[in-house]
Amino acid sequence: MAHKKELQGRQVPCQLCPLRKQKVFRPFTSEELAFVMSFKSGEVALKAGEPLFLEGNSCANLYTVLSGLAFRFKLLPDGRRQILNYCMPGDFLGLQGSVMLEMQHSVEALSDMVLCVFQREGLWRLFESHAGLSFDVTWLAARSEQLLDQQLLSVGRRSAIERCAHLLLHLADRVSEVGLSRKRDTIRIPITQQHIADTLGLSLVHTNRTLGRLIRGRAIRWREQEFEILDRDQLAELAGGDDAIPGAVRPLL
Amino acid sequence: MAHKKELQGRQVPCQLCPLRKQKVFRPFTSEELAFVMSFKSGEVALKAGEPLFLEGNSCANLYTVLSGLAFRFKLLPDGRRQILNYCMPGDFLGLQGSVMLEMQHSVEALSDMVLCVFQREGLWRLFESHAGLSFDVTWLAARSEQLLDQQLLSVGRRSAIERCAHLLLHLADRVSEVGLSRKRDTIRIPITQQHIADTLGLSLVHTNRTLGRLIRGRAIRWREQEFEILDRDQLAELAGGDDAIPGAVRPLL
DNA sequence: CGCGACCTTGAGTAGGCTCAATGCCGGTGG
DNA sequence: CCACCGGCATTGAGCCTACTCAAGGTCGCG
Repeated sequence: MAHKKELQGRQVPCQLCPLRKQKVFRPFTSEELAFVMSFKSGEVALKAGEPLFLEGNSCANLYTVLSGLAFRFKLLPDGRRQILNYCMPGDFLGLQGSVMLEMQHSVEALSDMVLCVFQREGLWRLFESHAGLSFDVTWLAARSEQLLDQQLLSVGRRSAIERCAHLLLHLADRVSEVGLSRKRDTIRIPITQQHIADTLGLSLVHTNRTLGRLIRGRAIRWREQEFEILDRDQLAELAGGDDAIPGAVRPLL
Repeated sequence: MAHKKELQGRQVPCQLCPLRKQKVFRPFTSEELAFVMSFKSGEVALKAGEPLFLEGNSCANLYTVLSGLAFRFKLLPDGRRQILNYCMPGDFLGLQGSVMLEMQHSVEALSDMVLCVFQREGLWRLFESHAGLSFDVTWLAARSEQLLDQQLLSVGRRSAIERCAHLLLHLADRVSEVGLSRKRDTIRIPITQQHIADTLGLSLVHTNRTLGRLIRGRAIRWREQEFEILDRDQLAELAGGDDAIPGAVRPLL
């Protein structure tokens, strides 16, 4: 792939992976770490805007996000786009492709990013030899299903302003979970209003006006491609409760 | 639970499970069957309209649908409802509850139904002793994520008539996969227009009018709580292509 | 016979869409 | 150094899809 820069070999030994220091990730035994090491086949670097994989392709790899952001989306034949979710450091990608015949969605980098690469065959070895890690993989799948459930509820049943409030809270929570913002509510992610619109099933113009309402209501601040949450309570009120899932200690492959 | 009728012991030995005869389900080895037998702790019968579990509760059980239909949904505090998906024979339910702290969604029977019950602890035994079955569980989770992706695309980016067309096709395909309809396109499921509306993020009235358009266009027929697909091509055209996922041979726990 | 569940239809409204134009900023090439 | 261009945010105007409120019809059941 011309656009993907393959970095040679293992760059970061898993034991030293900076992500593992974060308290959201459950500690691994050294035996588990050794296996993950052997499972990992290298790293990839991606520039903002580049695709990691595309709908319809088969994808032999699995990935863990080391740094940077991406989003997962689907397109309709005429080009309408629905963003399904955002991928943050620690997220495990490509399970669908390794388990099914072909990818049913695409993933594109939102910022420059680095990912760990695993071979599909390794996944089978993982299941054969490490019950705990297998369980972790399933756990991650179940969790991402929960997030999709929430998103579907939002898009199906919330009004525009409720959707915006809910999404912004959700993003702020996820970002701060993995330590990407020093203050919990100052979010610095390279997201455009078009992304928000495509996430929420709204038009760009209407998204802009709706964010405008939140800005004028002093609930958030928006300055080119990043935002800040000023009034968390107001947003939670609008969103109809804060549905962040607690007990968020999770595995990191 | 007053409303749930617990049937004693194992009613149907897994080897004789009528579902296994269907060609959509991958054949199990007798060793696997024996394990599933030992994993299964009994059956439950549910009457139409009864809940299987509710959001916020913890749920120690896993279920496989033996017969009947159900749907999975979430509610907003003010009562707005979003249906997330439909559960059909062979579907595996409750993974989220077994793997996370508590249920983030509810499930309600659409018709009378019978389900196999498994204990949450058994799942751990399964992962420890049967790599193949563990992989199957993950496979099922990945597949239901794909279905959610499709649904989210629909609700977020399709117009009312496109959503209806897509959903009806999808339901018809799933139902005929598990042999619930003799002709592929005559669907007999006890679904109301309110369910359709809540699945698609539309109001009841608008759903009714939209279905009316499809009926007048001779694409479908609707007679109280069941429907028939008359013109599959027209629906596929409206839906923007048939996105049924091929290679649908799947495991059955 | 009355009631409840579901489907249908009408009328008026509004939330969200499209089209279109403008402003801002950063990068790039002449 | 400046002109131009592309990406993003913003705003106005008009329209239409989908919503709400409301009423009526059918059917099955106690």
